[in-house]
Amino acid sequence: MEISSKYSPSDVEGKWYQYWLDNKLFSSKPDGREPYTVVIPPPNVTGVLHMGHVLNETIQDILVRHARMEGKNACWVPGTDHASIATEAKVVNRLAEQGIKKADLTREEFLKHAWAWTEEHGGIILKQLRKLGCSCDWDRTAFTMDGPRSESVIKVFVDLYRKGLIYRGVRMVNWDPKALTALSDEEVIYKEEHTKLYYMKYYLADSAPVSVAEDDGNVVHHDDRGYYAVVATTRPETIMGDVAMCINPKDPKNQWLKGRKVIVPVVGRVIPVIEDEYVDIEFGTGCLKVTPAHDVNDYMLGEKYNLEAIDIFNDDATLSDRIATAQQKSLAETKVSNDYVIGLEKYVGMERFACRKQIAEDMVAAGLMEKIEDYDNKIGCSERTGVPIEPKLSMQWFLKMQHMADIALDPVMNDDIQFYPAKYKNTYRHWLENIKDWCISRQLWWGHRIPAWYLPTGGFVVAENEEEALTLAREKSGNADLQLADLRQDEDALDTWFSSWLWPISLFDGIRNPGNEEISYYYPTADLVTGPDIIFFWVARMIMAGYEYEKKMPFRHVYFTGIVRDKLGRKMSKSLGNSPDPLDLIERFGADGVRMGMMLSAPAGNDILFDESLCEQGRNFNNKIWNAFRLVKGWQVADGEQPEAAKLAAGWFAAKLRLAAEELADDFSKYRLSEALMTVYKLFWDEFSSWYLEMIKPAYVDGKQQPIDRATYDITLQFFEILLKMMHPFMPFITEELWQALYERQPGESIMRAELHMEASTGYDHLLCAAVDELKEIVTNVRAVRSQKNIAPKEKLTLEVVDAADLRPLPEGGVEALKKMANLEVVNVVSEKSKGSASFLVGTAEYAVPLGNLIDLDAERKKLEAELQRIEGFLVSVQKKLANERFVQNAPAAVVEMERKKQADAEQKIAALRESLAAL
RNA sequence: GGGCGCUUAGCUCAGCUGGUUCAGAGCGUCUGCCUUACAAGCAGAGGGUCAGCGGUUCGAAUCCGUUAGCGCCCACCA
Repeated sequence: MEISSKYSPSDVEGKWYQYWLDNKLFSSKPDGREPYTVVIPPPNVTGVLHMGHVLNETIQDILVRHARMEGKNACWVPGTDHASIATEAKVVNRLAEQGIKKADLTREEFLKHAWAWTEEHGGIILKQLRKLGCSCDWDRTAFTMDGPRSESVIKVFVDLYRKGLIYRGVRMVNWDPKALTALSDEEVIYKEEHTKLYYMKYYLADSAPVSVAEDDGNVVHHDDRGYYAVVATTRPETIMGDVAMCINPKDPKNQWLKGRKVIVPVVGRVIPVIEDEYVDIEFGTGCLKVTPAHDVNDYMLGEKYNLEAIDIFNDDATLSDRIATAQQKSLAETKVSNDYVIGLEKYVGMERFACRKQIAEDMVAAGLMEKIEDYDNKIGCSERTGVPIEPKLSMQWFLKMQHMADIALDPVMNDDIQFYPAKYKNTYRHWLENIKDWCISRQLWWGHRIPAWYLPTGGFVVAENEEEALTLAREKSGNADLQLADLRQDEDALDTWFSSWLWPISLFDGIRNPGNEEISYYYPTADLVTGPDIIFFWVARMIMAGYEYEKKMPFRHVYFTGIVRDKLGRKMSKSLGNSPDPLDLIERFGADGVRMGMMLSAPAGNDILFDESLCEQGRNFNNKIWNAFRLVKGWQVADGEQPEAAKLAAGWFAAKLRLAAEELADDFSKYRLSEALMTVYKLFWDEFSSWYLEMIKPAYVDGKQQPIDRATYDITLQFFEILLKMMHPFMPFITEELWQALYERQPGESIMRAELHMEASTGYDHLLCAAVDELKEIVTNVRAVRSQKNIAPKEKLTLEVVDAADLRPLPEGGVEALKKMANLEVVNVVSEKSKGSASFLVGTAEYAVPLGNLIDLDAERKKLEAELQRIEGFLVSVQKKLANERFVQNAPAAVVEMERKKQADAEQKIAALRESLAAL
């Protein structure tokens, strides 16, 4: 049957994936073998596969398949994340398209929509992972909001609360005015922006004299309305919440303001000037406006000096009507001239940035603005919605982090848990050493609802379920008649990461059933593969939870991948449209080709510049493997003597295989997967296809291909099988396809379960290896002669081996191999090479190809002279080194010996070259 | 503002504990080939002042210092 010369991935990939599923080859159960566990970083349940996933999941699959072939009980657990804020936003958007407002729905109604959406879009990404070839144990598929996981989350919340590690309180938090929820510090990203710095006039509130001596350093501002201080701010709208002005007591510029009162412009509120060394004397004018409700530092000052906090915003960051009320109240208390005041009613309901613009204009018009400058500022924005966050005082739940940091730092620093690359240890340590409490409550519905119930009489109880809550509430209130209906459960949900941090434990039910068989067997997991962008969100917190609940690390190694960028170095993103669709790539290049393309340039921790041409290279490699297989399986086999050349080739390739296997093991142990792939790539393409197969390939006689001898055929199939096994983790589909076709296989057998131990029979012979490498070099030289002289490959040549005293005889079969590979008529050993031949050196031995009248004497001479000059130069440098007494004395004996050998070799080569030149 | 990392061929990167002809690999480029496994291929070739400067050393791509450029992380200068 004719087999196509082109490999067609789409014909085989689906077939083998189904075969693997049908035969339960991905599934794992605890047994006596060493476990190898990987938990997938759960993608968003409603997400779709992008290039970042392709990178990440390919790496995991390579590691898992490799471990499985090492005979370990490999278990890769898949699952998805409910992605609280992201999913809720998507559902809200979809409802909006249908004209439904979230505010008009009850919690239950909304959740019904959210679950519908989850069922509709959920799991798509898991289906896509199958196309990639991922060998996950699908029976274990989990979801962060499924039953067991949810129960685990609640259990942990209650436990931590009872340990006193979770508390509830009013704090300044990061408020996302678009998502209408609090965020953790980690969810705030800072963006550089060009903004303005506004210098505003705060007039003295009284007419008491300002006494300032000349040259005492005071900087006093004065105009026809009176004396004033200047305050610089990037957020003029927040003056509506000003309750004090603060100066540094050591600031010579502002001594005159001590103990005075000033008028907040526009607002008309009279506020005190307080003193605190927090204020930077160098910044702006050294006068700081204090707005405790809208700035973290001002909040701290407010607490310290017992200042009122006036919240000027609604939750969506429009201006609240409180600003007007506060203004009326303060104006009633203190009579302030209308010169300084504008009614704040006009700003009520305005969006914050519109208000900023408006109020700045109004101040300029009213002469209350000293000046406006351009200013570059960093603005904290919501990681999810992108809008600038608003520091906001609110009641939230927090997890105390100091204890968590204490248990999580050492294991990483002393390498119980190893990071690849190790540089992230620093990042990790820095974060833990400066850790702050984790705000875990979100004003969202999609997520795990906080298990706290409020009593009608005030106070609350924390419980695993309603029954327990009721019991506790009755105890707490002393009211035995209390009913569930009297209790009100907290409306908030938990941060998504509060469930993901349990992932390696909750997947094996270690929270609900501590010490069960699964958790005891599979935990700690082996490797975690993830991006460095979630080192704090997820990696660090899993380590905390791991030590808190299992007293052990959750994983032994963390492999941090880079970011996938396009070839111009831009991050792949939807908005740029520079991200290819992985499924489309798989369609065009095959999953194996895409996996390989991804891995070809993916060193751990470095960003990878992805280019489709890499997938093309992967596809081409698949095709190469395919064709090598076609060649080998196309041979007729006959009993007969094994040619010496084939015997030589087999001995040599066995040695190469052994070397490559060692290299591969080393690469894997260091997580250098790109290097490992390159190792097998070169092994298969260069050594096996270009050299080994060419050396053993039976010749054509009279247009008829000769059969191959049994011994060579058998060993070649063995080599092929080992090669397939080495390549399988990277390219699972084609290797399975060919492995199945290589020999008769039993139903249910798979390369997946074939162990990658090097057969004991493959010997390892250094001398043989070196001898063949030398043969290869001779062949290359002859081919170069051909190429330079434009001699057709079909034309047979003669090779002369110029006899020399130390010339080592060619190995058994060497001559035969040379003749075949270089297409030689004959190999002669001569004492002097023929006139008119092209010569070259391999090692210190000289070879010549007689060319008759084809030889270009001038060119030949030039070539030899150039070579001679190079070696002479080299000799000089070696001699210089050896003449240096300090070198000979200080360098290790072996190094000196090496130099002596170099010298001797060079001298010998020079002699040979001189002879050749003379002969011309 | 603090910390970390990077700079090696046209591109993407290896190069470990300083020492082998150590200056490498893959891709791309150039030249010649449809040679009965493969043109998604075969054979051959060219290509680098290891970012600059200084130091340590018998010896530096490798260690130290410094300058420049780039990148990342952290931070409450309004």
